[in-house]
Formats: sequence, structure tokens, C-alpha cells
Amino acid sequence: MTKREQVLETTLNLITDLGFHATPMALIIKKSNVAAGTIYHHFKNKEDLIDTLYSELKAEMGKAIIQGINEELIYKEKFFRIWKNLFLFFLNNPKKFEFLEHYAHSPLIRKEIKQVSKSYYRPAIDFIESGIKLGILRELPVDISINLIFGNISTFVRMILLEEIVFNEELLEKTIQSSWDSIKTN
Amino acid sequence: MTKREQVLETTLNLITDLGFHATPMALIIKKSNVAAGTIYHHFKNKEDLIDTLYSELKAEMGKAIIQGINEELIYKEKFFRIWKNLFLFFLNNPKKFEFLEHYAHSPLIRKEIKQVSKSYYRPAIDFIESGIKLGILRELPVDISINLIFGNISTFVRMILLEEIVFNEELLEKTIQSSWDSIKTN
Amino acid sequence: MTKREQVLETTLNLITDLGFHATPMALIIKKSNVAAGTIYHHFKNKEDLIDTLYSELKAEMGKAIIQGINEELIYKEKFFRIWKNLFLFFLNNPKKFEFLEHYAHSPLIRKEIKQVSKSYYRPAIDFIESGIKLGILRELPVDISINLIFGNISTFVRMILLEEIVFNEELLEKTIQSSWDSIKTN
Amino acid sequence: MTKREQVLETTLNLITDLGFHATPMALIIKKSNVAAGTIYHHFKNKEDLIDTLYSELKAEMGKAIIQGINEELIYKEKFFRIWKNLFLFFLNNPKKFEFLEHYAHSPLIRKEIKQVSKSYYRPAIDFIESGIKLGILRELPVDISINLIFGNISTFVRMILLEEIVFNEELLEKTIQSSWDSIKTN
DNA sequence: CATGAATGAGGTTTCATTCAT
DNA sequence: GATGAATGAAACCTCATTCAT
Repeated sequence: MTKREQVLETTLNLITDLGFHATPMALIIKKSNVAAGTIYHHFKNKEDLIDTLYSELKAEMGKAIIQGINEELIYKEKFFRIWKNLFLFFLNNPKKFEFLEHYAHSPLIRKEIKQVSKSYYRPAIDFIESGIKLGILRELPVDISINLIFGNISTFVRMILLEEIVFNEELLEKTIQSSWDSIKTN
Repeated sequence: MTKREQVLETTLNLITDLGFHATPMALIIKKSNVAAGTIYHHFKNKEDLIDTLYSELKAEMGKAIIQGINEELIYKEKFFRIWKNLFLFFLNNPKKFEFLEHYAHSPLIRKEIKQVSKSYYRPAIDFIESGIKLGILRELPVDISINLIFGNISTFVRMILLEEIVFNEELLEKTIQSSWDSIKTN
Repeated sequence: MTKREQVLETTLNLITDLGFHATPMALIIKKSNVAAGTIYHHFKNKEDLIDTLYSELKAEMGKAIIQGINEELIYKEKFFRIWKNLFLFFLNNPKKFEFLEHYAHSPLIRKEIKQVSKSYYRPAIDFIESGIKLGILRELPVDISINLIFGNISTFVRMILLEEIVFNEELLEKTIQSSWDSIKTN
Repeated sequence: MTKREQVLETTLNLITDLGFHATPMALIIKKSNVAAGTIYHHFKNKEDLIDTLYSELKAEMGKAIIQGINEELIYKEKFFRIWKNLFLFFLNNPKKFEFLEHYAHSPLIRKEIKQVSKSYYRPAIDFIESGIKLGILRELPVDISINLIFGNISTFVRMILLEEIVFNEELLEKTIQSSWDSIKTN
């Protein structure tokens, strides 16, 4: 593990645990066993460190979403697959989930970075658009559909992580179904 | 307007615009026309100020939710009413919306405060529970249903505020419908 | 007990327990059940409060020193009496002892106040001077003798209060004797 | 001279001149030609700075006490030597004297620090104990004898520094003698 | 690439004091 | 005499960042 990676991982852990405002560089330096100068060798400044972290996590998430999707599946199967992909990525990476959720709408991440990061889930957008064209999905603005789905997944994940519900396959299917019912045509 | 109210209002505006870490007390002091000591007379420290703000806004939101609900309405009408109540509260109070959304899952707000604040939407929880008992809503954990609905509303509001979609009555009805379809029994 | 007395007593207790720097007016106000303004009605400011306390305690100490001294006693008996008087005053008033000891040489108490307070143990000074004239005490500067005696008493008291030694009559006599041996002529 | 040493020396001077509460960190920073952060790099906070200063001065004093003591000297000569060593250390280092005296019994210095500092004059304690065993000194608790001697020295030094007496060899001998007479057997 | 002592602007908070009631 | 909300200067300390090694 390189120093650079150590820093990014430590930052992720600290920021999700304590929040940005309670995570000074000094703490990141201490917990990642790195010298102050080393961080500034790899990242321009604190903002750049956060932006980089956000950006890399978004890319990782983008990759996770499309795993196992192939053209043999029918539309609804693809939808279920994507939903589960994202769900599992979040569930298995709770810190990354926390971070991405929290800073998605924060003034802390520069808009430019958010814009670039959006490209990572271009495939998801395309998928929704095609669904509408095919008449499988309702005529809602794509971003609404996208956000409805993402929102549902993140709510579901959060509740499992906070142990407000106990996960089981049946509940998972019901929840995906409830997502599907909210976007499919009747 | 008391000094205390001045401080809370200014804090809400500044924090939503700039973020917590970019809102120094000095700025709150200046913009609320109050002396430094006065803030610390009313609030223990910066954290307590934020906690108080969060708590009071949650209470206000709780009141907004149940307006106009009476026993003459049928279940689905009540649901639509509640959905619109919350939607309008957020849309008409964008700063409050921003703040509540952003700090809902932040380590900044003490867990104790979050717990207390939860009581403010007790009526909503009761409403969902009764819907399930009556067989109108699916057998999903109440908190999931609640969060699905809240999540949908907030996604919808955010997109209107960010001007990613243009609001109209038809779209509103479609969106509520998509929420309703995700929780109602088939 | 008047409000003024409440304030003085609370101040004595807090300052000896916490030190001057850790005893803000706000704490004195709280612990003495008095309003901020009330203190400033009785004392010009914080310095005046401390000065007054010091001054009144010195006066009280002055009175204690000369109790039971009458002309029927021989010189050495008077010395033992005075020594015990001061010893008992300190032992029975540990907070007053602490305070007087600590602020005796502190830049906190205005020199003017110290000067005035000195007059309270004029009788002790006269007593030493007469001892030297009578040839009973050594030819040492009066202030040295005075301070040697006071120093010994305070050391003795402090050790009892800190439970570094256990008090008994025999030890008391030995200690006074050691004081007497250090100033009497051979 | 390191930055750390600069800070300690400046602190000693300022605190003895003005007192703790009248010596803001800003003044220490200015007078020691150091940046604010530099102090906090070396010391945890203001209290730690004072504690460290106290501790280091005690150690220095401990070293001074035992200079020139060797086994060829008889007991009384050693006593006179030790007395003079401490006397001279205080007289030649008036600021250190002031500081050590003033904070010896102050709640400002943490008890833990005081405990550790006590070890620095272990040799003096051993010396007194051996004197009692040899029958040269009275059967008084060691700490009493120690404190009586220290008390006398400090009273003497203080009076010279305050110019309440004029120092000369004869007076010095008389004062040591008065100390000796208070602890030796008759 | 890596280090960590040093920086100093600016952060949060304290605190003696006032004054209208 | 007594109250306590309000004041704002100044206190302590933090923190992102630099730079000589």
C-alpha cells in the first residue's frame, strides 16, 4: 500500500467517523503514518484531497453498478441486477457509502468535480432512458427516476447499517419490487 | 424578534450557503447584529447552536406535515395530503430543507438530539402503521416506507430547487403516484 | 448572612480550591447565589474583591494572634502563646490559611493593601523588638525573626493539613521549641 | 538556544514579573520571538508549559543543592554547605526562586508534577535522615526539618531581594546558625 | 519521495463589567 | 440593594500549509 493510498483510506475513515470539520490534517497525518509534507506532495491541499477521494470513490461505484449486466437479460432482470449491484457495493463498503452520500450535496465538493463524477454512471442513465423509450418505464424525467432508485437503495442500506431492520432475501426482493413499482408503467 | 431568534435565523442562512466549516462564529455574530457573548449566553457552544437549530426545525417540520388532515378524508387522500404538506414545506423553505437534509446523517448533530427529533413525526409513523393494518399498504418495515416516501419527496424538491426539472401540477401528481405505487398493495 | 458576606466566603473557597486564574466572576456569581450586578454594587471590581478579602482576613488573623496575652506571663510563655494562637487560627481555618499564604507574595494583591495589612500584626513586631532589647532574643533583624517564626508555623500547619504528619501535643511542643531555639540567645 | 528554551525562559521572566493571570500567551509569543503554533508544538497548552517550567527548575535546584558535598566534610559542615548552596542558587536566580516559591503550593501545578519533582531533592532527605540516626539532629519528622530549613532560607533570600535587610557574611552565619539551632540536638 | 519543526492568520470561547429594570 | 441579559475586547488554541533537510 503506497503512502498515497494510506492517506486516502485514512481520510475516508476519519471523515465518515468524525465529519469533515472534526478531521484536521494533523489527524490524517498522524493516523496514516505519514509526514505532513508527504500529503502535500501527493495532493495540492485539503480540498484537493477530498475532491480526489470523492472522485475515485464515484469511479469505483460506477464500475460496481454495471457488473454482470449483459444483453441476454431482459429489461426487468437488468434493473434488478443494477439495483442489487449498487446495494451490495454500499452494504459492503459502508464508509464509502457514508462518504458519497454525505458529500453528494455538500458545498465542500467543487461543482466541477461533481460534474466529472456524473459521467461515471452514464450507463445507468442510458439504461433508464431506453426503458422509457421502450414503454417499460413511465414518462418521468430521467433524473427523477434515477434519484428515486438511488434514494431507495441508500435508505435501505442505511437502515440495515444502523440495524433498524434485519436484512433478509425476502425483504430485499420486496424493496426492489417497491422501487420497480414506482417507475414501471402500469 | 429576540436576539436568540436573530442568531438562529442567521445561522440557518449562513450554514446552508457556506457549510458548517466555512461559517465561523465571527460571521454569525456580524450578520446577526449580536455580540459574541450574547450567542454564548443563549447557546453553550457552536455545536449546541447547530443542535438547537436542527431540533427546532424538525419540530416545525413535524407541525407542517399534519396540517389539514381530518378524519373525513379516505386513506389515499390523507397520504396525498401529507406528501404535499411535506413537499410544500420544503419547497417554501429551501434553507430549512437544505439544512435538515444535510445534517440528518451528519456526525455533527448529536445522536441524542436526533432521537428526540424523531418524536416530531410520530403522527406520520402512526399513519403508515395503520395503513399496513388496514391492508392498504404492503407489509414493509414502517421505517422503510417512511424513508422511501421522505426520500422521494426530498429528491423531487431538490431537483426543482436545482432547476433540474420544471415544476408543474402534472409532474407533481405523477411523482406522488410513483411514491404511492411503491408502498400500496397490488 | 448578607449577600456581601456570601460573596466573600464563596470567593475564599473557590480561589483556594481552584486558584485565582480558574475562578471567574461568573463562577463566584453562581456559587454565591447572587446576581452579577450585586457583586459590583459591593466591590468596585474583581481586584477590589480580592484585596478586600485579603485585608479582612489579615485583620482577623491579627486579632487571633494576641488572644490571651496578658502581662502576668513571662516572655517565653507569651512567645509560646502567640505561636499557638497563630498555629490554631491557621489549623482551624485552612482556607484562610491557604489564601493568606498564597497571596502574601503575589503581585495580585496591591502593595498598598499589603502595607495596610502589615499594621495588623504590629503587636507581634513590638513583642520581638522588646525581646531583643531585653537580651532574650538574638540580635537578628526583626523581620527575619518574624518571618522565621511565621514560616515555621505555616510549614507545620501545611504538613498537618496535607496529612504528611499526624498532629500530637508532643510534636507541637517540639516544633515550638525548635522555633524558640532558633531565635533565643544561647 | 532552541525555540523551546526561548519560550521557557521568557515564560519564567514574564510569569514572575506579572503573575500567571496577567501573562497571556500572546505576550509570551511576542517576547520569545516565536510563532503561536511553535509553543503548542512543544507544549500541550499553557498549563503544560507552566508544569514543564516548574519541573525543570526543580531539577536544576536539585543539582545545585548537592554541589561540593564530599565525604571528607563533617556533618555540620555539610549542613552549612547545603544551606549555602540553596541560598546562593536562589539569590543568584531570583526569578527561578520567585517562581518555585510561588507555585510550590499553587493549584496551578498538577499534583502529579509536584510528586515527580519531589524526587529531585532526595539527597537532602537522605542527609537529614542520617543526621537523626546519628543523634546529631532532633527526632522530628524529616519533612518538618526539611521544610523548616527551606522555609528559613527562602525567608532570608526574599528579604535580601526585597531589600528589607542588607546582606553581609555575619548575618548569613547568624541565620544559618539559627537554622542549625532549630534542628540540632541540645 | 519523505520528513516534521515552524508558521501565523484566524478560529472558538471566556470573562470582567455594564445598565436598564 | 438586587437582578441578569447583553457586551466586545481579548484570551487560548487550532490548523492548513511551508520549507529546509
